[in-house]
Amino acid sequence: MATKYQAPRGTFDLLPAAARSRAWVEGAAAAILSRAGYAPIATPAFEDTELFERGVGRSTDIVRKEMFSFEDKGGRSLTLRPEGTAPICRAYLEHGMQKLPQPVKLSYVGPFFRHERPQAGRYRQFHQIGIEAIGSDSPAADAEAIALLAELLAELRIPGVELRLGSLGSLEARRAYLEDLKAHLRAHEGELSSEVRERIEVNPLRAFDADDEGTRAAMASAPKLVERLEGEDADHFAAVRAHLAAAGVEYEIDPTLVRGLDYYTRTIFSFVCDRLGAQSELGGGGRYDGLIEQLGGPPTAAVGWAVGIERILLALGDDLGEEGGEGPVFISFDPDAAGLGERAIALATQLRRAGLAAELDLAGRSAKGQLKHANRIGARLVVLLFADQPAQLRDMESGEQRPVDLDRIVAEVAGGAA
RNA sequence: GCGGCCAUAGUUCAACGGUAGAACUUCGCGUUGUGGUCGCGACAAUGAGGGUUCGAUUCCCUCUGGUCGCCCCA
Repeated sequence: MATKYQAPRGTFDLLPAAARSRAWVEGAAAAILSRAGYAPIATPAFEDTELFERGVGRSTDIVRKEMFSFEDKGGRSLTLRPEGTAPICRAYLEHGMQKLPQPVKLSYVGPFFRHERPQAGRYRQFHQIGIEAIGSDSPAADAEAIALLAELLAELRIPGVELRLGSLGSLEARRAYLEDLKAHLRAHEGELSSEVRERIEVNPLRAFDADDEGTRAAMASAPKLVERLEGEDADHFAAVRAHLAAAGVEYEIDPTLVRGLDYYTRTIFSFVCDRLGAQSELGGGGRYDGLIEQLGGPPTAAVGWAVGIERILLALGDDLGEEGGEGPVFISFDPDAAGLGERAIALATQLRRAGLAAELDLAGRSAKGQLKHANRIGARLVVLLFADQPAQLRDMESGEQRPVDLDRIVAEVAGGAA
């Protein structure tokens, strides 16, 4: 703690044990997503600030107060990406992906940045796994995306997960609804909490999330979007639900579900978990049929989601699927004998080329210290090199030891026992 | 961004306002190239800066960081 430098607020070092858990989560995701045809994509860690202002929405908390923005030497305003969808849509347009067979199915994993007050499960640099299916308005695309996230969370055996589903309708329907909702809020202004009152114009949907009694009472009689869906929006939502049922995904309709980003239309969903402390969402997403157009592209329907890796790990707690793996072969040598250190590294290299885990002393330890170290790192076998005697192969579990022919070392060691 | 709680070796914990201790880890030793158990030894800390006091790990303030709740969301 006496160190002068610390990882910046809200960031953390990924130490080996945690890195292993993370690799396991990412590996599970990669397998599931690639089987469904989602190909990996990576975009820069920062983008034009305007991409997020236009894409995410100026009225959102993310854009209003959570972005890490800075100016480069040319005077351009850049921002560390707070989310992944707008950048991928930008890449979709920039690389003319509308000429590819649609929908273009992409997956990503990487760091994102939001200037928030850190808490368990909430960081300033956090990591997400996500997918986007761009170029289809089919309800099957919504259902597939949701089913894949459900599949991932199930595969990781995360306890206490629930899926909340809702629909915002089309942009037009939503706009009309928002006017009605604002009217309702204004009519009940006296009962609302000050925060909600202040946000009537900015983000009236937020009022559904409020905790205070006055607001809740006022919201009980408020018009609800899912109940007003009509025409194609209603048909689309019904079809998504039918597809989800067919895929065996369980969910609960949440008429008050809202999302913090402005680009969502129609289907929205959220996977929540009761093990996240002050946080509740593991991951979520929805359809964003207007975003690409908003960014200057042709009208393009799309759907996607993101899930927080730290949230997954938090929900999993200590119940991680740890794997032991086989211990390495350790090459020990008499540190006082000339040339043995070189032979040891040559031997280790040879074993590694043969695909075997092999280590040797890098700390100038005594012969005794080397054995001790071999034991500590869980070595399964130790090769002992001497200046004037044949090499020995020691089985660390049984303690048995016998001379070994170094010309046949790979075969001897690959066999397992000494 | 708002409120509460917290901050001592690498880690987990001690110490009435009066000499900062321990356990685990790491490194070394227990002689004659050989691990685990055991014994001995060494390294190693009051997050930073102010204030009160003869004296502050302990009380007060600011900052930094963590954490819980709010907010927000992944």
